[in-house]
Amino acid sequence: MSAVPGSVTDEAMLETGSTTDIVGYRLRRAQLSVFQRFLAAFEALDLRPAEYSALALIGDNPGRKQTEIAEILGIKRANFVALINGLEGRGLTERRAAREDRRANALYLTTDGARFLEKARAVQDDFEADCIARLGGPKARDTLLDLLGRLC
Amino acid sequence: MSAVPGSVTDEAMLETGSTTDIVGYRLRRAQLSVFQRFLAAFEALDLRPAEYSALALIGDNPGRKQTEIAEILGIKRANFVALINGLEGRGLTERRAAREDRRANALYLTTDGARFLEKARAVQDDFEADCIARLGGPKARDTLLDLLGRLC
DNA sequence: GCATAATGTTTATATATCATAACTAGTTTT
DNA sequence: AAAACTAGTTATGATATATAAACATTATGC
Repeated sequence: MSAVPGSVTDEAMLETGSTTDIVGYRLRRAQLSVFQRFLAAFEALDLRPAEYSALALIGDNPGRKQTEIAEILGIKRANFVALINGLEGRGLTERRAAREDRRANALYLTTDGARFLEKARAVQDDFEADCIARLGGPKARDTLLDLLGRLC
Repeated sequence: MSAVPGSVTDEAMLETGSTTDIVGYRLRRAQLSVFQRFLAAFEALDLRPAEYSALALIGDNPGRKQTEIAEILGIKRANFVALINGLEGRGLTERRAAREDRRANALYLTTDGARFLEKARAVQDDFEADCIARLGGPKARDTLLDLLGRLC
């Protein structure tokens, strides 16, 4: 496993184990790698990860307040404004005044937004299938989700 | 598992599964959570994750070129300059002209840097132990590292 | 040997992400 | 009704990441 001192290939290999075999480092590298592939997969739809998750969450929970959606996604409500402005500007979501609280915006998908989300979900399903294949099967994926959940 | 339609608690719970039970999302949340705890653990040492990994890698591989260290860490050379400037400014690392290539900077820890790295490694060991405890044991940690490695 | 290409480092710049504070408007508490 | 609180917004700063161009040095093709 370890490099033989003075071996011919010494020059080429670095001792990386103690630096890279730790949870934080590997988590960061894996997340960057997966997000990069996500971006590529969603390039045609021009959708970022956070935008996809916002759309999907609104689709499953129409009429929820901005702050509720933002909080679930771990996005500060201040930063969520620009995200929703973007989706609304593309005609995918709309803000309606909440009946019970005139300060609040209830979020809904537009008809276009619902259609768009269907396409996005199809892309995401393909993407997830690719992740599962890399991991070695659906069971490995479940294990990963479980372990990741414990870290939060 | 699923919310009972019309149940009294409906108002409080959102349908999140299809959005959050996917690899990319959980990976992002876990990474943010772990990095936040890392930052807290290293606050006393005033060290960021990327700085720690750079220090540790230089410690294990003294004399390597900037570009080599940066590439292993997945940091663009251009962005690595400021990081090393910071460490050098604190007297932890130094650039020496590489013998075989006068363009290159060979990176070394200073005496202070080596001492500092020892302290940082101790903090990191504690931090990793905390991660392992959250995950449920060393075996779970190994599984996680393996699965994360497959995603890159 | 010399022109050209490639490499190592640096600077400058643009964009995305994330956090905080302060403001407006509406709601709740007392 | 005054005070405290909440939902959304705006503004702003810090950090991260990517790219392009500049400069010095080294390697390569002829």
